Amino acid sequence: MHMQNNGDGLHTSRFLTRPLYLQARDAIAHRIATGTWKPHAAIPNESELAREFGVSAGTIRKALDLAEAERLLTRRQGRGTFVNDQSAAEHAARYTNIRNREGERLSGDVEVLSVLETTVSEKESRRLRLRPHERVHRIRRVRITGGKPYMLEDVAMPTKLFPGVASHDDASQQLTVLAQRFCVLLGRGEEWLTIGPAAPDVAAALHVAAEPMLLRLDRVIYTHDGRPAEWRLAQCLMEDGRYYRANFR
Amino acid sequence: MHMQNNGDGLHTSRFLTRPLYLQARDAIAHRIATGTWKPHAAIPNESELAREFGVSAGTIRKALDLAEAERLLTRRQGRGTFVNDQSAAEHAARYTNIRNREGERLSGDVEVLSVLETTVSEKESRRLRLRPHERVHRIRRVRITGGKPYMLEDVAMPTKLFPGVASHDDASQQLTVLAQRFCVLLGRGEEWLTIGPAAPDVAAALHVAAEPMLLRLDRVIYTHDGRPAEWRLAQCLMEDGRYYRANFR
DNA sequence: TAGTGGTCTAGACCACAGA
DNA sequence: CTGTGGTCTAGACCACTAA
Repeated sequence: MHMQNNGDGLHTSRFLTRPLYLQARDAIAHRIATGTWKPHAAIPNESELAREFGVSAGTIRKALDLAEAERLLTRRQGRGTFVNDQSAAEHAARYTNIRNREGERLSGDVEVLSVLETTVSEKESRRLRLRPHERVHRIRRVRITGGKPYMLEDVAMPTKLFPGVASHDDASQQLTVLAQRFCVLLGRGEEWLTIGPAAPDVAAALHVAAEPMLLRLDRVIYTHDGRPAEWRLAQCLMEDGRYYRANFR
Repeated sequence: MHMQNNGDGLHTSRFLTRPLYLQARDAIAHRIATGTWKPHAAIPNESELAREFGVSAGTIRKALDLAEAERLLTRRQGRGTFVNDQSAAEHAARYTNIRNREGERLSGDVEVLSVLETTVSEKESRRLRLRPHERVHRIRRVRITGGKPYMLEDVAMPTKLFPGVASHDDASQQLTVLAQRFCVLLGRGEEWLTIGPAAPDVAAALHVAAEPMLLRLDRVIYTHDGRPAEWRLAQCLMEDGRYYRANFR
């Protein structure tokens, strides 16, 4: 069985192949991203997938375990394997680290101040690894809790990945929601935190008279396959027992 | 082959057992913690371990992969499996998230201001899940970089886990170094960040005249098996392009 | 060339969920 | 009861490392 390429694109040969379980994981990710398998749906069981992909059940299992670790799937013994809904609260909140004293994420509204589709700034091109002529959606919005603004967000997303985030309604959405709509699977993120005084326009947007110290959050979220999907510079009032919570292992 | 208990403590039976690969991982972790297998040493190969534990090579592989993910081991194809040295820079720095503009961790010295072995305060007992009468080592120290203090740390560690962290020399050590010495394997950590003004004694310890805004880092590190091992309240000057870096997936 | 971990297979039985 | 994922086995061959 040297060199064959079955109907599902898994490349089997003795030499120079990416491991089959990685190829299977990629195929699974592709079906989820493109909506072949929809959120909440049960996917075929292990032996069916093994037969379809022409590999053993053990190999499919390794691919499924990996996909579960990457938050694409949820497996439940005795029930089946299900596609995660990235717009569901538990997954949508995965990049949100501001919490109250009790450890709960803040609930509230979003007010969109401006939406723009334009060529990248110098900083956007560095953070999003884009060429100078490439384009982004640039959004400014305020997050509000308990009737009071607490965080100003300046967001940039490559137009290439999200063609047509035109409306204010889109601009207020969580990234995970847009990503699911535009067939983008999200992966890891990275955030740089520091503190600094609010610039006058920031203080105004947050409805505070003085120019208080803010927590500044500079964050990039990457796609499942490692391309930058969003850069966000957030400036956050930290009064009222608010915390940024980080976990590590 | 119902109910047997081989010489290495792995409990094999048809009913009610923890999975063998978890039992094997625990046995491996125990040997590393207690120094049966020393840092940098190569451990026996898969088939030897499989024979010794009386399980298949696949089961041992799963245990080893898990232990590697938990940073206990490093596996290298063609060479072998090696015990991680938790006092080596790469592992010792894993809980250190303050960086400079270039993303490098800050290098510098530590000055120990006080060391005390005493009964827990109310806050210590909450964070470290200790009873009111239990005891801790309480350390205050300052971190210095480029000749200037930048972070004040108030550390508490259960005496139970670290019996005899007496000297100032011990008190200046990284937690990972002490943990290795006291046969404690470390696991996940959790940190709560906020901002606040420096109290007078804090400003004094950091050698600043005014009372600047600081980043406050409230961190608990747990052992590999989930017991709190250290509570640290740090207060950090964030000037000179310093950042707290968080990663998430 | 010998020995290691990495991938893959084909099969068994178990634990769990739901009809 | 049936079907699912979870665990475990015994074996094969591959890729890499070092002597």
